[in-house]
Amino acid sequence: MEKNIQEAENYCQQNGLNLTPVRRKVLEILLEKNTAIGAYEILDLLRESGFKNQPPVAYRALDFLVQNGFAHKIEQLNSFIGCMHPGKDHSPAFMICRNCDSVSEEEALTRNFSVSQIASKAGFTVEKAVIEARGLCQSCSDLA
Amino acid sequence: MEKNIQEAENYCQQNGLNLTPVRRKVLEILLEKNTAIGAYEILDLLRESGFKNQPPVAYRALDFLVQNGFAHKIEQLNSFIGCMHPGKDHSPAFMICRNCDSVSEEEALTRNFSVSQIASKAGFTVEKAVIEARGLCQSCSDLA
DNA sequence: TTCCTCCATGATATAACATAACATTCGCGC
DNA sequence: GCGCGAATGTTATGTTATATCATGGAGGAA
Repeated sequence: MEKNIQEAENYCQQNGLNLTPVRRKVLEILLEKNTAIGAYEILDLLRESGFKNQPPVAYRALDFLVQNGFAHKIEQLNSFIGCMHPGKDHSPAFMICRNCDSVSEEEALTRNFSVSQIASKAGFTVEKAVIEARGLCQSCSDLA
Repeated sequence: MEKNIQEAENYCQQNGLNLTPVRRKVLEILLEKNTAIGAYEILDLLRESGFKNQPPVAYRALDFLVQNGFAHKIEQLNSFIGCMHPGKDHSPAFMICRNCDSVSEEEALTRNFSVSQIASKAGFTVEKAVIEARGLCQSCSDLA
């Protein structure tokens, strides 16, 4: 975990990114809990550590972390989780347990995988899958 | 579209479900727009048609529709879209265009598919994919 | 140095999304 | 008629997220 922070710091140095105190603290928070947590819970923890606690503080830090691959947003929970392999180009698939709220990040290879395959590899029983891609549709691509 | 409403009505009859006026109206709204719309926009449209317009009105109808496969929630947009093949057991994948906001529902077969395959079939260029499964993790299954 | 610019943060306010909780109505079987 | 359950009405509030403008601080150019 301390190791992850170190890696993040190195990665930022090498890429001209600024891992400021708030951003670093939010990353620590995310990695300590290893489950998904909401922005306002993060805000509380920030306050406990002496940071300012207005919503934008948390959201800005989270934006930075998500943007740069240090965290992911779990859309179904409106919450955030630290990334297990930052920097690397990857397409994550999350397994969210409805019973214990644990969230595990699996790698969804780009080609020929299925959610159920990923899940069964992780011993996870899927009840509902959300698959949403963002990008450009045919006609908007044509216009470009 | 009128056809879809008919089908919904039949399906409800056969399955002991109650497609009440509000629920029906919300389904109509969803099918007319064929893009994702938010609960509060639906609420406005309901008011225009003489329905009550407190939030619970829309959310309850949406719950019913989602629950019974007549609509889906698009998590990334906090909005809702009518389902193109209600009743049938299916696992949808949504392609959301960042330019024109169109949302298309594709079928994600349960086995051996990939988001990029589905996307390219639909002429869609994926920039970011969200894959989230809800269910039971290994240890919670073991306890059961 | 002085000034400018860029980036990050501080601070206030409000928007957007969603649900809790309790009251009321209505159809249906007894 | 009475009780019950399902749906709706109503009020209030909780939760998540962003817009906007002000402030501060590091680094470069004149």
